[in-house]
Amino acid sequence: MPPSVPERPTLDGLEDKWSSAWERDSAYAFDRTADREGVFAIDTPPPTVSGSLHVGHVFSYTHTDAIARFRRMRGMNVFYPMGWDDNGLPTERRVQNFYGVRCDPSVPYDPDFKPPEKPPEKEPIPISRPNFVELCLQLTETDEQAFEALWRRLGLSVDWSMTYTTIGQLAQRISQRSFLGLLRRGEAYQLEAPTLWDVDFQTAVAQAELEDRERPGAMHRVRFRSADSGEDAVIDTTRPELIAACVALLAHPDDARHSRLVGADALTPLFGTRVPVLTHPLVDPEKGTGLVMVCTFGDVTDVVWWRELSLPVRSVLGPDGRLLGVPWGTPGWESADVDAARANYGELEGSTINQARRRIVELLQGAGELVGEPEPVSRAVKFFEKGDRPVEIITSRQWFIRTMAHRDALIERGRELKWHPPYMRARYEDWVEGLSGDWCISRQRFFGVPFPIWYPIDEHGNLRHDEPIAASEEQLPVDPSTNVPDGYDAEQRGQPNGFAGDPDVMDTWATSSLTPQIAGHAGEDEELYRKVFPMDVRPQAHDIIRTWLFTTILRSHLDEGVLPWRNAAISGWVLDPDRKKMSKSKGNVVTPMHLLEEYGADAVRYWAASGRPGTDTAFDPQQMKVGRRLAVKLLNASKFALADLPAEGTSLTHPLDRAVIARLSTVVREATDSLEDYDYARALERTEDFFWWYCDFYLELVKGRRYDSNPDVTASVSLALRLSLSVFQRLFAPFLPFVAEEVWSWWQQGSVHRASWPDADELVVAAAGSARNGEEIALEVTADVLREVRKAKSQARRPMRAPVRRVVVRDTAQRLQALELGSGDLVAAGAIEQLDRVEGESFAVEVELAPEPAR
RNA sequence: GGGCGCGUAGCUCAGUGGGAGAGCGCUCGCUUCACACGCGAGAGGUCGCAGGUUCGAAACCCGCCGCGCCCA
Repeated sequence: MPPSVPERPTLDGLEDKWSSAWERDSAYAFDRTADREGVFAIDTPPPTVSGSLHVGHVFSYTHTDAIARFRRMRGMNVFYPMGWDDNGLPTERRVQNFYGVRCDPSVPYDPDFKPPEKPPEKEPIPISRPNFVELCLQLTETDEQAFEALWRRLGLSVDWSMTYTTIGQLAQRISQRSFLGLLRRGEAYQLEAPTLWDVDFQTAVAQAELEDRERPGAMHRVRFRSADSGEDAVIDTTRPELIAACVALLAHPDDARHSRLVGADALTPLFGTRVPVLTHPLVDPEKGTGLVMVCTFGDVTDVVWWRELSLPVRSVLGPDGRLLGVPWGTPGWESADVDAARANYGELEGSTINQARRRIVELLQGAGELVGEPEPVSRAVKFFEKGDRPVEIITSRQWFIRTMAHRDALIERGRELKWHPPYMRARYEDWVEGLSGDWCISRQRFFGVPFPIWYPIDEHGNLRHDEPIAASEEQLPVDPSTNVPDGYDAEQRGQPNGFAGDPDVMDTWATSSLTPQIAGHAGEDEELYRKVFPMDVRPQAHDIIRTWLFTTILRSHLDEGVLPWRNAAISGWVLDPDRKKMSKSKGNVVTPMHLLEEYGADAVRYWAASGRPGTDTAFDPQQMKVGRRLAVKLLNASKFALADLPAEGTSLTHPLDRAVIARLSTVVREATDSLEDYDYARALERTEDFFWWYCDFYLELVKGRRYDSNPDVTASVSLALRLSLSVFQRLFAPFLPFVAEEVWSWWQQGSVHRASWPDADELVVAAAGSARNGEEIALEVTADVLREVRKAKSQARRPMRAPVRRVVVRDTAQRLQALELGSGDLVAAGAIEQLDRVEGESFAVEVELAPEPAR
C-alpha cells in the first residue's frame, strides 16, 4: 500500500477518529477462544463511582494501559475489563446530598416517588430503602457513563463488553456465593462483640478503614477510693464521661506504688460501683499515676483488657453516640449509693459524648474527686476515614471473616507475589503482622450486597441468631428483606414461628475483594474463569494495600487456595504542585477532561507515563506540553520518512544506516525488558531519548541521500527510514496510542495496536554486523563533528545551512577511520566544502566558515 | 516511637564505584527543502550535612537533619 501522508499532519481530532474506529473494529476485544497460556489478565481497579474521576485516576490507569497495550503487541490475548465500584457509603452520601433525601427503612415503598428538582434546603426527605436504592442506581448509572466517556477519550484499551459493577447482579451473586462458602467452612462467623463503630453513619467499620487524627483533649486526674480502706486510688483518663462504664482499675504488675491496692475493690466516684483493682503488663507505669481505668469500651486497649481479664460489660454508649439509660441498683449496676448514682447519671443520660464529658468534669469537681485541673493534651484519635467524629467501640452483632488464624499463610502469599516496585511488599507485611482482630464485614447500611441470610423466629418472637437460614444457590442473588427463605411464606416475615431477614449489607471491600472472580465470572462461566484466573497483574495505588490488595489475597486464599494474581503493580499518587496529596477536602483536586481538551490525550498520557512505578508525582502541565511536542514530532518525522520516499532496497548498504538500526536494536531491547518488568516509565524515557537524538542527528545527516535522484543511493536510506519509523511508531504505541495509530495508518494495514512488538534480534540481523565493524562509532563521531560545526555556526550567528570552507577534525586514529564511513553524509549535512583529519590525543574540531555573502 | 521511601541545576527528575546529566524554564542566535507546535547554541550544581570504607564516593556503610506515606 503506498503511503498516504497528509500535507499538514495534526493531532486535532485524533481522539474521536481513532476511538470510534477501535470501537467499530472491537480492537481490544478479549478472544475467549484462545489458549490459557496466551492470556494476560488484568484485575483493573474499579473506580469509586461518586462524583468525578480526577487526574490521579488518569495517572495510574494510563500506567496499566501502557502495560496492556505492550502485552497485546507481544501477541498476548489481553483480558482488560473495567469495573465500577458503585456500592457502599460514598454512593449513599452522594445520593443524600444530590437529591436531599435520607434512607429510613421504616418508611414504606412509594412506587411513584420522584426526587425534587432541587434538594430541600433544610431537612432531607425520609424515603424507603427501596426508593433510596433506586436513586443510588439511577445516579451511579449517570456517573458511569461519564466515566466511560473519559476513559475512551484517554484511550484506555479496555474491552468494554466485559464491564461489571459492584452493585450488579453478577457481583451480588458472586459475593453471596463466596460468603455462603465461607460460612459452611467456618471461615465466616457471627458474633456479638465489641466493634469499631461510627456514631454518625451508625455502622460498624473495619480496622482497615481507620485513620489517626491528632486532636486536642485533656488529661483528667480522678480519685477513686478503695472500697474497704477508703484509701485514694487516683487514675488519669482522657475519657471521664465513661466512668459509669468502668469495670476495673489496672496497674503494671511491677508497680510497687499500687501494690497495696491490687486485689481489693475500688469504688467509682459519683456512681459508687465496686470495681476490682488488677494488674496487666500493658499498663504503662510511666504514664500519669500508673493506674488506669478500664471501661467498656473507651479504646481498643480496653477490649484487650476486658477479654484477657474476663471482665464484665457495662455499656453506657448508644449507637447514636449518646449516653444510654442505666438501671442503677439492678444486677451489674450495683452501687454503694443508688440514689446518688441515679442523680449523677441523670445529668448525663441522653447527652452526647462531648456534652457528657463537660458535665461530668463539673460533677467531679463538685464532689471533690477531680485532682487538680484537667491538663490539655494532644493525642492521636481513631476516626473512620470517612467520618467526622471519633470511632467508638460498641457491642453489637456482626459478621466476621477469619483473618487472624491465617496470618502466617497470608504473609507467605505476600512473598509469593511479585511486587513492582519490590519494597512495597513491606507495607503488606507490616499490615498483616499488625492485625488485631478478624475482619468485620457487616455494615448497618442500605446500598450494598445483602447477607443471604434469614433467622428463624421462635414461638416467643425471639430471633434465633444461632440458627441462620442460608439462601440456596438457585436463589442468588437474594435480598432477604424481600425474598423469602425456602419452606416459609411471605406472611411469616416477622411473625412468631416465622423468619426475619438479616438487615445488614456487606462492607464494600467484601465485594471488591472479589474483583478477579467477578470480572472472570467465577461460578457463572467457568470456561472464561479458568482462562483468566489467577490473573497476571493487579494494578493499584499504595494507599489501599491494607484494604483492597490484602482482602483480595485473603479471599482467594480462603476460596481457592491460591494467589489471585502473579504481580502487583503499585502506582504512586498525584501530588499538587506543592507536593500535597490531592483530596476533595483540600480543594486541590484537578479534573482531567479540560486537560485532555487542552493538551490532547497523548500528551496527558505522556505526563502520566513519566511517573516511575510506585513514586508519587507532582501534577505538571509543563510535562504535558513536552508530551504534545513529542507527539507532533512523531507526526512530522513520519511525514519526512514516508512521504514520496523513493523505493527501498533489500539491504542496508550504507554504514550509518546499519549503525542507526544497530543502536535502535539496543533501545528496543531496553524498552522491552523494562516493560516486561512493568517499568513503563523507563521504556518511554529510553525510547524518547533516542528518538530525539535520531531526529536531530540521523535524520539531518541522511537528508542528502534521501533526496538524491539516484535510486542506488536512496535504496539503503529508504529502507532504514521505513524500518526505523516502523519501530518507533510501535515503541510509542503503548504511550501515545492516538498519534501512533495515525502515523501507522498512513502506510500500514490494520491497527498498530495489533501489530507485533519490535524484535531486537531482527534489527540486529538487519544491521548486518554493524557493531562488529565499528560503524556505531562512525555514527557517534560523525554526530560529534556535526555538533561542533553547528556550534560554530550558532556562535557566528549564521544559519545552519551556511557553507563551511574547511573543517579539521583532530582525534584518535580509530575514530578518524570511523569518521571516514560517515564523511559523505557529514559534509552534506554541514555544507562542508573541505573535511580534513589530523591524528591526535583528544577530540577537537576547527571550523572555518565561508565568508558571509554580501546582502 | 517503629517501618518504608525520598533529598542531584530555578522546577520536574534520570544517574548504583572512575567523565556532573536530561527535559522544562531562562539568555542568545537561526524563515532550515518533516516540523516556528521548529532548529542550533549558552549560562546554571558544595549531588541535604558530618564521618567512614576505597587508589577513587552523588552512588556503599554509620550518624544526623529535612520531607512524604504507612503503622503504633
